Amino acid sequence: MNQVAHPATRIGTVRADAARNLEAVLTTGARMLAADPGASIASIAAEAGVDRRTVYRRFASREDLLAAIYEARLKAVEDAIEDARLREAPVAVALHRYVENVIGVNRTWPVDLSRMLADDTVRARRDTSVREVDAFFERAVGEGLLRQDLPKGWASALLPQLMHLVNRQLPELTPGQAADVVVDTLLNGLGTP
Amino acid sequence: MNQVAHPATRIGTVRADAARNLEAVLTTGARMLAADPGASIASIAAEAGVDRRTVYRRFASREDLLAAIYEARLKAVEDAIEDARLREAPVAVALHRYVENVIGVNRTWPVDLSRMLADDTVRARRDTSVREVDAFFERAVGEGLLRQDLPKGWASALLPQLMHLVNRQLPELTPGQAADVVVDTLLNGLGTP
DNA sequence: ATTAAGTGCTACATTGAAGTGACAGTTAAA
DNA sequence: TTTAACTGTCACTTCAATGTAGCACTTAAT
Repeated sequence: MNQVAHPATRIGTVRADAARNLEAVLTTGARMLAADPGASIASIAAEAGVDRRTVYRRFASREDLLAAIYEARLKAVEDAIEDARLREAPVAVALHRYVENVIGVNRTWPVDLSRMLADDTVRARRDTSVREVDAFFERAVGEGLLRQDLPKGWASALLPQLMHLVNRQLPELTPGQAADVVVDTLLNGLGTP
Repeated sequence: MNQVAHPATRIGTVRADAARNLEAVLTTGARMLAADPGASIASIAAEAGVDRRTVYRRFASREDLLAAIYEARLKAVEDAIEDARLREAPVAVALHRYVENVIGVNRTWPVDLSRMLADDTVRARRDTSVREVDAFFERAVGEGLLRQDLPKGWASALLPQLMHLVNRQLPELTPGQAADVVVDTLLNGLGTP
């Protein structure tokens, strides 16, 4: 793992593409930080096939790299919400589409936002997304899709866990199939009818 | 937070009880490490009202402290399983009792075991508990409590998440009430019947 | 061919946490 | 009262990770 790179190895991979390197650092960083929040810049850089120094050329500090990763996830979630049309589409349709979208987001950006809530801008954007989903759940209750005798916040707390769990437990499923499992579990549970 | 302790402050709290200090370090450590796996020994000691040096007198290293905490959780889970009589009691009864017990365990020892699976002894004990619960789920399917068209490992992966979630989301519930919510969600989901 | 952008590599300073040692003071038990 | 068990405090050492500097090299664009 910490083996010294052969001098000739780098030739050919150098400057493959600056943009590709940037993306590799971000996605690899997201994956490694999700597995171990204390992962070092050096280990992330190595895993991304990039020198540690290169990371510091793009990001002023570790904090900056984390911010960029969280930003990427935040944006992806916002896109997922918008695409699902949570306010207009039929609740059953919107739910499935939202779940499928976020499952995809979780595969590329599995990082946990909760550790980044110190930043006010991040918190505000995150709260906006949360409110959007909460409003959708209210509509789902109103239209009879969800029970109304649920503890406050229970549904909106459970769903993210299910979406995270399905990626960890059933990674071989397509996002669509994974969404089937999540929605079925959310609505019907695992008990016999 | 890092304020210098007043000389007179320690008088009266010193040597209240060695055993109490030990327990405080363990439970406080469990709580803080669950919130932030990178929490320093110094911060844990401070939160537990104990000097950093005292921690090192009980535990040879940080690794040792973690091992003690994981050991405590492991033991508590094993007790929870035994108390629930997963092999003999009626499935519905055993499930509820197991859930209620583990919810209690999670409140005192919320640490995530998955980061400690390097140790072979820990892994073996943990696997034994997991197998016990898996066997129970098979029995539950056989007796018609759970559906049989579920993805492999889905139920046994979902239940721990639910038990963890209910503690984070509904901490004001008693363990019994929390177990009601978890079991109901597991079996029936959140959709209208 | 020349220039600009980007990268790898070696080396260095800084910082925070881990871990140890030694000493003084307190409390409970003898 | 004396002793043994703990604890707090100050003072280190060690180490890993962060963050910087400078140089040589490669590639794409002009």
